[in-house]
Amino acid sequence: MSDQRAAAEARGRNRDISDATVARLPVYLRALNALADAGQATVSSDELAVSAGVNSAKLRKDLSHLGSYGTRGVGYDVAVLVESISQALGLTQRWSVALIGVGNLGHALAGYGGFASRGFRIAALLDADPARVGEQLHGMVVRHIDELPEVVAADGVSIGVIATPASAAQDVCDRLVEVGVTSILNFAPCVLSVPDNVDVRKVDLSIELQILSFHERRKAALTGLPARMSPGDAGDREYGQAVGP
Amino acid sequence: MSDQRAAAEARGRNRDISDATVARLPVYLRALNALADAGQATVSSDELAVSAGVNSAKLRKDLSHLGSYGTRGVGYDVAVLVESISQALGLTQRWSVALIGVGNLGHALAGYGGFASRGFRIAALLDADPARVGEQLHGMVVRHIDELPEVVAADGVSIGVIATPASAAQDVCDRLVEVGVTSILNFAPCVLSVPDNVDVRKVDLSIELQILSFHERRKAALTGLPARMSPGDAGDREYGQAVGP
DNA sequence: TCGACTTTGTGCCAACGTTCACAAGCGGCT
DNA sequence: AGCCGCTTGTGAACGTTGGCACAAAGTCGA
Repeated sequence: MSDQRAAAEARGRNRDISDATVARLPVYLRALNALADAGQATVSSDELAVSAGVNSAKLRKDLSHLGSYGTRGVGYDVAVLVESISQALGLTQRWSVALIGVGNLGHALAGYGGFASRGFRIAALLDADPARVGEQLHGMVVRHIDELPEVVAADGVSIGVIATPASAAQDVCDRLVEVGVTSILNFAPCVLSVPDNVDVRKVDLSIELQILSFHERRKAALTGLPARMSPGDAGDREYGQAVGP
Repeated sequence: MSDQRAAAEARGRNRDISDATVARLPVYLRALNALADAGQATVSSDELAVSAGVNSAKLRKDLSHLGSYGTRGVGYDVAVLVESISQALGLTQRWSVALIGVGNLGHALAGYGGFASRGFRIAALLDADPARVGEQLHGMVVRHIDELPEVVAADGVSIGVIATPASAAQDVCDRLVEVGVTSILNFAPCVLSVPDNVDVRKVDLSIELQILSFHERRKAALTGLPARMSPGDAGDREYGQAVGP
């Protein structure tokens, strides 16, 4: 059997892993790496489940989808499991990422160490603002968004990170799709429309806070008197929202 | 009926709104604000659903939980709906937020305009590093984490944002819980353990990329030849992960 | 070798979320 | 006033996810 066939078959197994499971695998992986660093060779589903903050039956079911088997009566081999999850997530190869928008958030993302350590390489920083082009940032030079096709072709970029204002996000997204990028991580507070073959994941800071606000309000209601809310506060402020970050 | 009774009743209605619905309400709200800015007075569930990127039946069911009724044959009044969702999410009051950790990401969050525009006020910036304390940042002075109790008491902080390295996150989290903060937004790549009455939401940038990586890999498998992956790449890199951002 | 103990893998079911499809209700037109 | 077309609100079907509980399968000690 050729390497290529073997690789294709291993990938084929991934097709029946549910989204919910996929979202948890990186959490397991992080916990496993911590265990490996601590020198632990094997781990039970119960122990790992506690580290990852999930139910142990769910954990076992998730892992069973990988085809990576544990040993009954013993548990899972930490190294084998790390390898297995990394394989499933595609972390055994390096991915090149293009980051578009080097404003406030873009700066922070460019310097975020958690990317490189997991096999994601920021191949380019891009921005539409000519004043920003040429700027040096974490050892990289900011290039103009118009150079996107060359950048993507040269570095084999398949993931784009959008950290622009919402007003520019759809245009940037279209350009990314145009040049063949099929995975997009969107930090702009807006809905992106893309073809079916393109995956978009959204990270929206203000939505997270609004969700917390909902629960906070609910808790205040339960304890009787609304905490930290003066009665006149309700209903007398305007609801205007800026469209960009 | 007193104002307080009315408020309590309105809040009481929130208890049977599912998490999935709550997570979508901010998206609807954003779309509605855009419509309001464009001068549109009413909107149909179909139109709003397209703007928000969801199924229209789901949208209607979500809105029905609010008790805010549309008009059959016409649609929803944009202003009424904005008011209704804002009320449900607790956005009619201002929330004070404490941001802990003014590193790379903390800087970006401190300057993020999307918070203030939705009623979230950053009441304080805190850090454990004495070298950072005193630093001026977006018009605020960074204070030491030990001042947390005073800050929370003085400003009525009920939401904490953790933007520290993972190694410090649990300790910071414990301190927040200690002084009565009951909602936490965690950017550190780790699992936090908190009492039942505390809500935690997690934003993990590298997990998002790993999920994209999974799907990217799957797509590459479907198209036959794995794109942008040299055969020798698989399996010959180490899986070490830095624990902090 | 055998039995006791531990832990995995999974069948089953309940809870939850999504989508379809349509009756009920409302405005506008004649 | 009465009819027509449009849109909401929701009952019911469907698919997905989560969790219990237990048989299967392994280790370890005697």
